[in-house]
Amino acid sequence: MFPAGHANSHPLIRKLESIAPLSDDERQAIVTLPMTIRDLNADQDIIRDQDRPSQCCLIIEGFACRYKVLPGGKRQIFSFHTPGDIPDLQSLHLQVMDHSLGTLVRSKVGFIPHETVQEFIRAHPRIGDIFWRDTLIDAAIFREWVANIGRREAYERIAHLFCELFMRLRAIGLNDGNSFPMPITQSELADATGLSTVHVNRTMQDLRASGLIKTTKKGVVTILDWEALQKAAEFDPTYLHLQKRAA
Amino acid sequence: MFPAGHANSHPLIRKLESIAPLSDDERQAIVTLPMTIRDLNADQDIIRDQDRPSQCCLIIEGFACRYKVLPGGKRQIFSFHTPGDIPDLQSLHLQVMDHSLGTLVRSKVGFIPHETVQEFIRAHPRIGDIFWRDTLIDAAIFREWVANIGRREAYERIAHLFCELFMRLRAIGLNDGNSFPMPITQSELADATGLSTVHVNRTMQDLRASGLIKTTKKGVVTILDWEALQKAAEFDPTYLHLQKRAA
DNA sequence: CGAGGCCTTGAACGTCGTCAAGTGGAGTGG
DNA sequence: CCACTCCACTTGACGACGTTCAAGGCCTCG
Repeated sequence: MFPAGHANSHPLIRKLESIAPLSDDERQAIVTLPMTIRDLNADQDIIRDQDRPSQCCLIIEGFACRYKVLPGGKRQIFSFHTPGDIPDLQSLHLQVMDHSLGTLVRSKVGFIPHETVQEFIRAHPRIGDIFWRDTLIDAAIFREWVANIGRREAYERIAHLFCELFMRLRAIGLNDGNSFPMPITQSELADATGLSTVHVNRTMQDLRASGLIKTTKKGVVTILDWEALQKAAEFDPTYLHLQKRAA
Repeated sequence: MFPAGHANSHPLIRKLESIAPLSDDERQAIVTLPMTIRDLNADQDIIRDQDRPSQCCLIIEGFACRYKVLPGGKRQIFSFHTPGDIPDLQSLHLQVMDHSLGTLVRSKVGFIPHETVQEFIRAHPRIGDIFWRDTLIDAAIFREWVANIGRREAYERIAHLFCELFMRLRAIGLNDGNSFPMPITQSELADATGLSTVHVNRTMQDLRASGLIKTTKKGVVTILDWEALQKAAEFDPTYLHLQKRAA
């Protein structure tokens, strides 16, 4: 889809450096972190609600999301995850999963036993802190989603999600100028924003008609007017707590 | 309002023991943790969006909430906090506040410098892990709120919030049978559930008419039919990750 | 060429928001 | 002790944003 980008950099390094600086030593440790790599198809569950995982998973390539299916059958997506993310880091400290994790597209995923992660943190306490920091940023993103779904209308709500994805993908170098990969169906978008598929469809048409974004067939979104999109979404990136990038 | 309950126990101890066991040693350390205690009136900000706090705050008595006011003037409440909570623990690792924290009623709050907390964690690494665990549970609660606001209707949504508050207050011993203090106005409830005040009002009337709950003037809620309330709310307490209480 | 996703469209309906007004209790001050 | 004010709660009417149901079009892939 997009060039894997800057091939000689480990996705976890790119991710962590987007939220905190790393030393050469720490980068070296990350590269040699042992993991079992697996290729997964689209729409496959990595972990399920109620599981008690004994390992963490690192997204190496692809896209994943956390979600839950409510008793009534409705689905809510909580977050989207990109290369470098460890979406189930929480399982280190919370035994039982309270939601599921699944792929959105064909993805490459690395599995690391909890024990290995614990040792790694003990050996590199600063990275342990960055892991904690990362889960805190996750929480900040959940809060922003609460506000987004609770207090913004469909148009602004979807615009906001686009802003967030763009900023996050750019932070790890997966953008291509103002374009970025977004292999997310409108039905998934609906489950993420608390809307119906039909309404997402109509709202996306509005966004396109306003000249804010453009979408191509293969799940690539281009932002045509970043200023206007941010304004429409009331987007303030503070909550992403991204590292200021060196000029 | 309610008896401070089991007076000889530190609120932080009660809280932490509701999510993980503590050793005598650790309990002792918590009791001697130095902090500056202050009494705050209702509706006072403890920390504000964009602040860069240098201390953490522990709720000792009272109720607080995290919230954000959106540019358009709408408000979203993200969580409610009760005695024993350290709602801004995240500020240890995230410099800038992306939301505010304020009291709901007259409260007693303890302030602890970041440096003191860091030392404390270094001296008692297991408590450091419990702190991390606590912030992960916060995140789980945010996720549940996303699902609640995104995929449940007003009736179930408010019922769910009642279930959550009851379980959490009971876990720290602040319930009185099926009654618990809930000094939250309907307007605050609206900001927490993404509804309008008017609609919260009508929905509460429905909940009362269905015989699920009862409210008394002074902010006390009584659950009349716990089974039915849970069912109406699709409430599953897994996400609170509470410690099983010894029989 | 057929099947299955995904996107799109139209129409009817419903939950919920907005506006506007009114009630009732708690605290204040004369 | 009685206005008076303030705030939380309540009610009614109306309209809007978004859902549901149902159907059709398009592209991809086997």
